[in-house]
Amino acid sequence: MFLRVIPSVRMPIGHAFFDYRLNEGTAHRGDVLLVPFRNRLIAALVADITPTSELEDRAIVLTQPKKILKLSDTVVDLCVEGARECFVSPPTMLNAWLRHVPKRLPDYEPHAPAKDVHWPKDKPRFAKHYVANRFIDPNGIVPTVMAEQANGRVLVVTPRQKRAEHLATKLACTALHADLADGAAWRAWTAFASEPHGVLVTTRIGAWLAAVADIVIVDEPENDDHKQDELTPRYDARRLVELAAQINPALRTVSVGTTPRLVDATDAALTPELNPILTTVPFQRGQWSAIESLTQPAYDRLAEAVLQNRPIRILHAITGVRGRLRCADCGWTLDCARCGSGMTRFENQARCLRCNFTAPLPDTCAKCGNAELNKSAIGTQSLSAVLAKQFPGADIKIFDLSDWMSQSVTPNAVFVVTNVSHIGGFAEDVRRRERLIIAFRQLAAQACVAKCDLIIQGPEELIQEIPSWLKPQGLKNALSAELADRRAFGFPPARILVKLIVSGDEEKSRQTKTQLDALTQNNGWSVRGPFNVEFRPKSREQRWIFHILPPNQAKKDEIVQALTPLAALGILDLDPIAFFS
DNA sequence: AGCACGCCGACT
DNA sequence: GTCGGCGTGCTC
Repeated sequence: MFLRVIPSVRMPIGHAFFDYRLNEGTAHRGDVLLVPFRNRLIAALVADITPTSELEDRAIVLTQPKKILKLSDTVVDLCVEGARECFVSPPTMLNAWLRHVPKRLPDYEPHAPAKDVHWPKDKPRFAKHYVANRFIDPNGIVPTVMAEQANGRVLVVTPRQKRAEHLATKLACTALHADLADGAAWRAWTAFASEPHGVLVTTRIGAWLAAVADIVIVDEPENDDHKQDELTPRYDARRLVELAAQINPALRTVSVGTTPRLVDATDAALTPELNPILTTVPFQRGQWSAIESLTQPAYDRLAEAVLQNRPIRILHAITGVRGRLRCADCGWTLDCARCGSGMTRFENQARCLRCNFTAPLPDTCAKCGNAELNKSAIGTQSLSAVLAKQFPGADIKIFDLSDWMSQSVTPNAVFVVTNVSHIGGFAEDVRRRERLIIAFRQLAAQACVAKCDLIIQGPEELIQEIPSWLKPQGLKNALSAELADRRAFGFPPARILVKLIVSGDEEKSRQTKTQLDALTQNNGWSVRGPFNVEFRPKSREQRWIFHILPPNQAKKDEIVQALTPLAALGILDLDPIAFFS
């Protein structure tokens, strides 16, 4: 008999299964074996067992192949289906999942028993919990895991490494993420797959383990973090979980979030009202204090907090000493020699925050020779120094956006946001508003839990609107308006949009355009682009983005089928989260 | 003869 | 996608 396997190896799309003749020994669908492939032994997932093979003459004979894992049918199906939607070959998908198989395997025999789990009848198969605190609210992750442990294997999928570590500590279980050493990672997930009960917290790299789990809890990040952008296969962790649930009808999923996705704008009615202690301060003439970037009302609250010995936290989205190096006289700015974007001033150097290139600080303006290059917004470093001088000994910390991502809010702090319009990030695309809403709600949710005073500064129009985002109806209005906007401009999630990334020069982009036009003529499909990807390091090849728009009524399946031949042109992304870069 | 390089096709 | 085989052409 023959084993039809998916080898764990990177391979172009179009290849899927390889046949081996099983001479001696047994194997089952879902087993992972070591098989000879080229001149090496590699892991391979048994996808089928057949009496005959079309490639009989080429099939290598296996005698008692070494079995290293016993996984489930669902793993096989998820691998094939996931690969299809990501426009990669199943071997490439499997290789991304298994990563490196350790040379010395653990001495226990990993075994994912086929279980006939019937989920509790009093619980829905797909639950969504909207909560202020995604960890500890009664419907949050920790209580949900505690309640579900008895029902089988519980997989928690969470966006960031730090979060995974933190959650794993709280739950007294293991965290799986990319920084775990190969051996440790292998032990972590095989141990999870081997026991009928247990909890594993994972970042997106372990999302495929939904195929061996009984309950998956998705920590909804409410931004793009479940999706990687640079690597292939570029899969969305949430989509893998969804697929696994389609394939395995015994799988239950629980999503825990604070803000609904745009497509679920009506769910806003189910969100809890967030009631932080909130003071809003619009930017107005004559309102500024002696400290750059702080209004007088905010400054007064800080001074008061210092007297009360309260911790002070400031979210200021501009990194470094100054946001830019800009000449006070002529407006010249120092631009990155490698990628062309403006450079940020740090203590002893200038650094490009886009490509991380550094340069020495210039003494004078390259254009007019003036020595004052400080005509731009103050950065966290100098703001920090100014405040330390003003309030010596006070507990003051300043965060930029990336600091804030990895911090939890200090209890009882007075928390100031210097400009709320910056907290969603600086990406200039259609997602700006959505990201701002999400970021503001996260901050408000954290402030509720930590009993902080929030002081939010910003442009007047925005300042008037933001409190409404904390209430179900206001949030629903904001998300619905955002969705309507996307509909008007033909952007996701209102419309399916597929991204194609092509590397090469302008000539290559023109050729690709011609090919795409030929394929999309008169059949309801359309193409936008090419859009040049700006700010690439000079050492790297140019990239071009195409937007491919299927007809409105097209089904996902038809779309995948129609696009598969295009996979040869570049990297296809079915669910892009960033539309241009 | 020995070796570096690049292209092409197979991988079961 | 990646590796190895093979042809080419240069050097000792």
